[in-house]
Amino acid sequence: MPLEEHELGDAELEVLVQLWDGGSQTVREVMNRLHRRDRPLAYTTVLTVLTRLEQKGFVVSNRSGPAYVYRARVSRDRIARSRMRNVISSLFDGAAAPMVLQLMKNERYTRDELAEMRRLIDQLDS
Amino acid sequence: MPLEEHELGDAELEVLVQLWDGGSQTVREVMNRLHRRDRPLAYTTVLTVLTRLEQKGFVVSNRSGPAYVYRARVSRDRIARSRMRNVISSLFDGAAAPMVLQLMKNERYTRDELAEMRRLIDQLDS
DNA sequence: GCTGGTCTACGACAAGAGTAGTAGGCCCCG
DNA sequence: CGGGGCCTACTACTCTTGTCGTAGACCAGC
Repeated sequence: MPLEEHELGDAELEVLVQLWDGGSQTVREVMNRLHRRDRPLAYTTVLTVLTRLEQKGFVVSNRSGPAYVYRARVSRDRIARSRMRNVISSLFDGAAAPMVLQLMKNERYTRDELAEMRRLIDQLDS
Repeated sequence: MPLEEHELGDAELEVLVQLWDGGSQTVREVMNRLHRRDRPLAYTTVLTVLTRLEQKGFVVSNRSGPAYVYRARVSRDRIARSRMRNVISSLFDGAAAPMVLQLMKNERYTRDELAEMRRLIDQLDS
């Protein structure tokens, strides 16, 4: 986890996502993934972002062969949770339920997804 | 709605929240509300933030009496939705359901809240 | 009519984040 | 052995955002 209270910028998060999705990678591999996702960034830009992520404690690197390999040090769930909490506290007065409700109303779900939610609710209810 | 694709910073959102919660207000009133919420900001800071919010199209002002009165021009729901979508697309691959599920797992809910969710799900299911 | 308080307009400044160029080291291939 | 690539370290520049200070206009009361 990040030692200090550092924030993640949008570009930083995008890079982090590549590490979650593709596992440990070198700068070049991350860059290639981003290119494939229509996000062309210069090699050095990716390097800079990864360096900053490491300074902030979100990733670690270790030299292996010719280049450093970077690995995420925080889980996607953790970041997701913190982002959601942020929305809850800034826009829903700290109450999670209203956010869930609005989220259910605003977006579309398949029957299966609804069924899964129902199942989870039943489980939480006991 | 914001004409261009402008973003809202944290401080800007906090100010906007005061307008949603307290209705149209002058700079001083917004400042006072923030002070009461343990968020002491200089008068001119609040003024600056409101000015920027107006430039971005999130609020409008009209002179009434000695000072300008500011009014929110976007709804809280709209901003909330956009924030949630942002989390969905950056962290949940664009799928809302997983976010709902994680949100249900991560936070705690009262029986009543769970019941309300169930009701909404039933309604969405038809 | 001067003084004090209030209001807005501007200017400022630091920090953070996005993006990238350059320099210098290392290694492999021809 | 010399050239071309690839890698990292630095430096840099711009924008946005958070936070204020100062200056000048206005008004109300002493």
